[in-house]
Amino acid sequence: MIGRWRSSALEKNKVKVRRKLREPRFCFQTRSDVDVLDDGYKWRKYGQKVVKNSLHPRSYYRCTHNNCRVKKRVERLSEDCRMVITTYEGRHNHSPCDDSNSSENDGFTSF
DNA sequence: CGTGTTTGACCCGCGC
DNA sequence: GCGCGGGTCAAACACG
Repeated sequence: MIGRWRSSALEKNKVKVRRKLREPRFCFQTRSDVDVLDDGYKWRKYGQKVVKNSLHPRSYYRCTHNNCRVKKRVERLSEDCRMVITTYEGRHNHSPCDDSNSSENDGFTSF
C-alpha cells in the first residue's frame, strides 16, 4: 500500500493539536475576475475543496510569514463567477509589507 | 535550487 | 453509532 503514511507525528502527538480556532473571521465580498487579491500579504495555497453551497471549488490560503498564522478562505459565488468571498481568519502580527518597521506584537496582543 | 502550486488522503465534528 | 461534509497536511511538480 503505497499511500500516505501521515502517521509520522500523528501517532502520539494527538495532543494540543487542533485548537479551538477562536480567531475572528472577517468576510469580505469582492467583485473581481481574479481569485486572490493582493492586499500586501503573501499567500500560499494549502488546499482546495468543493462545497455544495457553491458549484465552484473553494481555495484555502495561508500567510507565508514566520510568526503569522493568518488564514484566508476564497470562495466563488455560483450565481456570480466574478464575485468572490474573501474570508480572513486570524490577525496579522506584522505589517503588510513587513521589513524593518514591523508592528509585530504591539497591539494585536490585546486581541 | 528554492518556493509556490496542485492533488489526494485522512481526520474530526455534527446530523440523522 | 454511523455517514457525510468540511478542513488540513504532505509529497511531487513546475516555474523563477
